Amino acid sequence: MTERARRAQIVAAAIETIADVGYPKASYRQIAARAGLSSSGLISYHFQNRSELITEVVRDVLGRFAAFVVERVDAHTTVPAQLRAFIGAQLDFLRLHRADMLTLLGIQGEAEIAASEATAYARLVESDHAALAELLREGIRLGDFREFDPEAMALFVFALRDGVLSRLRDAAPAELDTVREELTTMIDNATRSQR
Amino acid sequence: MTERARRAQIVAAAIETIADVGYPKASYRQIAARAGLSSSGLISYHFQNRSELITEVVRDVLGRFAAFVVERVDAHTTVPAQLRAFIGAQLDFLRLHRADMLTLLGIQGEAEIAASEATAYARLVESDHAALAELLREGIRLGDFREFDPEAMALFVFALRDGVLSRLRDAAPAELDTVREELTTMIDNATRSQR
Amino acid sequence: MTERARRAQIVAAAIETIADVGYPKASYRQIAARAGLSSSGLISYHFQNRSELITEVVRDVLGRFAAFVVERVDAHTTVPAQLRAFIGAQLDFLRLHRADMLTLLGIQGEAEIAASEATAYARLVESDHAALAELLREGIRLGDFREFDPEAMALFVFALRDGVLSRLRDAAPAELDTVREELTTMIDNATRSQR
Amino acid sequence: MTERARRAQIVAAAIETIADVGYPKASYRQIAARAGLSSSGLISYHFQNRSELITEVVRDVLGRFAAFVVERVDAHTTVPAQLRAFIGAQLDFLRLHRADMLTLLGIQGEAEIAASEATAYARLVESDHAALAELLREGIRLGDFREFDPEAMALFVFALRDGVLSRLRDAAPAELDTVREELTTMIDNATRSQR
DNA sequence: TATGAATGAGGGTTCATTCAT
DNA sequence: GATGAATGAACCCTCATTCAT
Repeated sequence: MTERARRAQIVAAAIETIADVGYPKASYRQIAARAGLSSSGLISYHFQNRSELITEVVRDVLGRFAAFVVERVDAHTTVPAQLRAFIGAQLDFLRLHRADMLTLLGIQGEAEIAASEATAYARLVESDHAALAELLREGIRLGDFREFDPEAMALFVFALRDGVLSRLRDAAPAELDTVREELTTMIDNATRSQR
Repeated sequence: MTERARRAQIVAAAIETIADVGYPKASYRQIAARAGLSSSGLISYHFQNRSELITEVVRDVLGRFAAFVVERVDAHTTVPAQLRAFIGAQLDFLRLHRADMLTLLGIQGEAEIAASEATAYARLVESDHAALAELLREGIRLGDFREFDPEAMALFVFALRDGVLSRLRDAAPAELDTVREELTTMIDNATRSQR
Repeated sequence: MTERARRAQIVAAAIETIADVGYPKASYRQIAARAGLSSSGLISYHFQNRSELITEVVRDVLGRFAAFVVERVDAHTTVPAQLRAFIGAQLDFLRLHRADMLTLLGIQGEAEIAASEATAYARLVESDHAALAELLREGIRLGDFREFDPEAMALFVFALRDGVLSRLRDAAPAELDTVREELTTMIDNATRSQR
Repeated sequence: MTERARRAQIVAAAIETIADVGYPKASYRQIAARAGLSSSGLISYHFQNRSELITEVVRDVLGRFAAFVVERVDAHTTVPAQLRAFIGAQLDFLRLHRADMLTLLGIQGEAEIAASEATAYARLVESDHAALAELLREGIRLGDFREFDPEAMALFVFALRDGVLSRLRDAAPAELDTVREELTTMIDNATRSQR
């Protein structure tokens, strides 16, 4: 088995495990069992330490997440529509990739990640943030949005996403639909220019 | 040293520890060291088990938090002003009681806590949510707010709070001020009636 | 409260505790709670260490046990009748003083006791043994019993008692009656002279 | 070192330890030290928990014990001879496998073991009892034994065995021989038909 | 005498990681 | 690359005992 395939297999098993039993209980033993590995030592063989594995997990999940969102956003041309698509995509991702989402929420804010500012997580978060701020700035420039601080608003949008997802962890699809609608309207009101 | 004083001391040390190294790494040993105790066994002597200690920590922090917010909110009479005070108080609390806030964020959503549905934390979160939803409902009735789903909006406000605080964990006071301003405006726009 | 009374109270609580939860789980804390003491430290104050407490427990229980048996035996005059009374008394004691008996069985053979040959337990056991052997020797001399080794037979009688009691720990009164009958006959047969 | 060999080594060390210091004091640390292991964690690595280790210890000892007794009994054809062989085998086993025997006596009746009704120990004790009762019943039917309650007599035989072994824990070989002789005669007298 | 907080050793167990094969 | 036994630190917790009050 190739190194790359093995790593991918372990990362996938780690995601399943964290989603299932939570971050603190996702031990190497559990991950190895779920991956069908003969020994947890194999994980140590392929990853320098736990931190590297978790970083890889985050990179993997965030990659899928970002791709999903970008595809949705790029399907629209006006800035407000793109923002709406951005919001909606977050909630749809939760519905379609629940394990990914639970893993992300489970890891979020854990010391191992937050400690090192240079982690994939921090970098990805920041580039996401920058991209959204840029989009908002564009909307303001075009007169679609009112004059707000794009950095702060980007922060709010992500905060809303995280907070909502965190609280809707176990929500039924129907509830997700209601929230999706209300959230879109809410951000619309918060951002649109006051003619 | 009296039982009550010792418990308070341990709770305080636990808060510092969780704020500093995160919930999963806040072991008895670390807490005992920070409190200057001779042995981690002393913690077990004063608390039946880890769960009781954490519950106490949450009760303590949340008590201060709630008192702080309630005082700010009660200083106003109109609903929109109260909502604005509510939002502002969250960010001010972070500035003034950073360790408390970090501890709350660090514990939030941990399985051990969430498992017990009767924990102080879950109950307070629920009652907070209900109280805010009621406030919003009142604002809608009085015509101060537009017609939105108060449950969903309450969710958004808390989500914003959690998300913003989580991302501003290490923010400088100046940044907090900007965000405070922008956030207030943003929620104003999102809620006010469009006459 | 007088020293003597306090010790007696603690010993009584220890007996109850051991009978209830077993020797290994009978901690000072449990015993103190059952005695209504404010602190387990009080036990340490009145007894030099655990070993002394347990020794006292054994002495106390064995004292009652011996008195009970002696009274029954002394009510008879012929040796075979005395032996029968001796046997019967053991089983009756189990029925009437279950906690005492369970405590004795629970402690029996624990290292703390067996280690020191000079304990009350060992001495009491030995004097009991000597007394029974003497009785048997008398029976042989009088021609009531066949010619057996009185030391060995005394050993068997005690062994039977211990083993039977140990296995009848949870037996119903009815079963105790049957066993009592059979056991008396059995020892009759084993000891009586073959005319 | 292979898993199986390591487990066997640990079981052997546990037997030695229990025989030496008694069941309650036979900690992982002690066992590990006696086995020459680098850490008590290794025991946890090979056994799921203490219960599994003790179960294995009992299975191991009881296996040797049963094999030894059965071989002796099967060498005879008449029922009284088999009964005699059964009794004698117990005492010989003590002489030849002192640690095994002490371990068995030390564990016997411990709550942790008795709690699980499905333990090897409980099952073997039960089946042993049934087997002996059956043998006695056969002896009565053939007229070798007098008319007694076979269940009760089986109880007595086992009680005698346990009690005698318990009291002869530290006996010299010579004493064992005397007791062996006397015990055989005693049970002969207690069981044989009075023609 | 009595209290109850404190001590510190030790309990079984889990863990990420190492390493000989 | 893969295996799986081994390591040793750390986990929470219980215990008998001590000691200032």
